[in-house]
Amino acid sequence: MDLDQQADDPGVPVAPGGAGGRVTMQQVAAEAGVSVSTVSKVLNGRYGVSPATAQHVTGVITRLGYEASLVARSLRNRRTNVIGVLVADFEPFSTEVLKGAADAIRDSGFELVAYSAGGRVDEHVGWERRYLSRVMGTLVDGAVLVTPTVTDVQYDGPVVAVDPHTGRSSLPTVAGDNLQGARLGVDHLLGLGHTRIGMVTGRPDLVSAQLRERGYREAHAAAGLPVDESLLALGAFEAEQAREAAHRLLALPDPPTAVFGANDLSALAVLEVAAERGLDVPRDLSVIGFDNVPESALSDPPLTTVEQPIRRMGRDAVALLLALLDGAAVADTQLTLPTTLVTRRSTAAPAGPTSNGAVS
Amino acid sequence: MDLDQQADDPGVPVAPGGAGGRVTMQQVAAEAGVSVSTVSKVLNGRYGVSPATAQHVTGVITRLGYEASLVARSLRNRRTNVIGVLVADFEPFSTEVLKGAADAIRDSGFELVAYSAGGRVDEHVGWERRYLSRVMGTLVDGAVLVTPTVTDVQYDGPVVAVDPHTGRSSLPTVAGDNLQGARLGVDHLLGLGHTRIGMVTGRPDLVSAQLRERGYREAHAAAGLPVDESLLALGAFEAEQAREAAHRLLALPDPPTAVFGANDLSALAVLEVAAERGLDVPRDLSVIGFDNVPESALSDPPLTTVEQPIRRMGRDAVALLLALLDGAAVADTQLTLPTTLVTRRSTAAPAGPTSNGAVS
DNA sequence: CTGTTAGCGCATTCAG
DNA sequence: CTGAATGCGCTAACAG
Repeated sequence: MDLDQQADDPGVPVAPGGAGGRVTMQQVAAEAGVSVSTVSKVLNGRYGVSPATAQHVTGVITRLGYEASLVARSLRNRRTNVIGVLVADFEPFSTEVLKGAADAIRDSGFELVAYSAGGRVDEHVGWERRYLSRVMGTLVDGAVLVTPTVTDVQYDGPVVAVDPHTGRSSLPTVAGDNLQGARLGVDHLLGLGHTRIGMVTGRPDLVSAQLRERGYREAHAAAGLPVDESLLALGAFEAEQAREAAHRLLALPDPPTAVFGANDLSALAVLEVAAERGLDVPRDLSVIGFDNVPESALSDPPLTTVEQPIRRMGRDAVALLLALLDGAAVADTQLTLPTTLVTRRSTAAPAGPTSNGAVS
Repeated sequence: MDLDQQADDPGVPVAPGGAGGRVTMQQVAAEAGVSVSTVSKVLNGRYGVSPATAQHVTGVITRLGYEASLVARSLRNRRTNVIGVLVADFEPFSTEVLKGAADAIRDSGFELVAYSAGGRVDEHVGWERRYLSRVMGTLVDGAVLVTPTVTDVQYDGPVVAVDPHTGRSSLPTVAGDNLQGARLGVDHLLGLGHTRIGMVTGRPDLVSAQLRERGYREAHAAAGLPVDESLLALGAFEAEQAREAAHRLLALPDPPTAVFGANDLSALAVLEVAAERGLDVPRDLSVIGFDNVPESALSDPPLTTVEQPIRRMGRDAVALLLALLDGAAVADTQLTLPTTLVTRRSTAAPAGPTSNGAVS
């Protein structure tokens, strides 16, 4: 029930009958019999307050459980001591970054705010710029952008991008080595003896996806193997599209014996589709992903994947941001973190003679 | 959907002279040659603006890439359309809740802000109340408290607690069934034939921990087995203490053949310690946890554990909160979600001659 | 239709 | 040492 539908009386504080609720500095001041500015001074430890009143006010503050509104304070101050992590949605990747950010923020004196408009991103491309405008300058001192798709945003404040999907970012950036990672993954498959390796590709407009596909091609070239273009299917980093792509690949007259998913989401979709089609992984089909999101270990079988040090990426991004806030000249840093292969149970050597009829 | 790289993209702002930074409404007004209130009206679609100026102002807004400051708007308005998730730290549990919250918030028109002071919580008990004061009323319309340790916080605003660690909360609450879950876990061990089952207990002041211990005891009682008090060691939901507890347990003259960790963190610690002591899990020792955080599948061997539907807890909490905001009379809802056993590879029948060949 | 005025809660001058 | 005034960016009354 919303009781305070009445107009706020500027002079009279909200009736304290209801216990709790948002206590304002006004109320503290009134209760303590001093002015708001005095309360403010006490709160911020400014000089110019007698020990007696200071102690009295402190007492009232704790008694009322008063805490300054982050918002009001942010609006007034230039510095807020809050760092923002801006994400399109809270999913496995971004939350992993968040954990890393939390690692880096600990004992830094900063607080962390993660902000998301609730996944309604596809509607508005350029969420990153809008989010930045909303929170930068007020609320947060600096921000980490997680997987932004538009990085030509020239923002003058301290902003760091993590795993930006587009290239030529003018922002300081922390990313995994996509090219090297894809090579690692496909080389693993090649090394196992696979020669017909399919790929569920990512969003064609994203540089990260392009690099992973390039790694796939380079690995083939290095092995002296031609790339069969019919073995590439668009998954677009998207569950449903990845599933369709997997179906297309596995329905081929001469289907691949292994599939490289452009990310774990895609690879997990391949795993599902393989199960639906009665294929045993890894006996009939090897599957490998990219990211090593925690969820990838939960699949059946657990997914072999290329790990990006996501958590560390978050940690490094915040560290970079803190340096930036500290005035360090690291504005054009482009960190590329190495990727590694995590071998679990979704990959194995191809069964039987190379192109022998598979069970369908 | 994101193929709109068409010709003139009104979404791309042109940075004004001073490089794009925080653009204020003042600047938009000046640039458009109108007053701030007119800009405000246009922005909020209020009536009373001629189509001509409205369009002009809209043009300037998009050209400058202006977006209203969340903070300033929050301060002015009673309603912000933002929901807060307040956490002590971003760790596996809270981030899982966050994913669930994001699920529930999608297409609700609300935005999500997750707030953490950076894990420096142990210093100040009662972070939940302080966080609430900081953000409620301004910045967020309602809040979800994740694993609060103090719930006697009588807050008059819409607040929902997830997995509160203390009992009798006056807040609407969503939690897993700790007692039933513990029974499930220990019964599993009992069923396997274990008779000396150790427990690394949680923080004694937390009801969730107390319930899990009670479940342990009840399971023993139901099986007609006495509880050996020397087999209980305090882990306090804390990595280092859990490790020490594990060492103590495993160094016993007659060590347990299985250990129940009060949460996954504790169980994972037991796994580590067992490895250090040269014990093979599950041959020499069975280990079971509680929570089923994603990380529990990554251990070696993957951890058998009692799952709480964490993500769903986040989803339900936000749904509850939205109902509350909508004026629904659900203020005293106490949701208890069922727990389930997730059998992975850290548990097996005891090796010894004790109760060989026990079939259940 | 438009601009002016008055705060939201707080921190900081600057008078008293 | 203290309190009244000012304004952060914005919205909602009310004048013009």
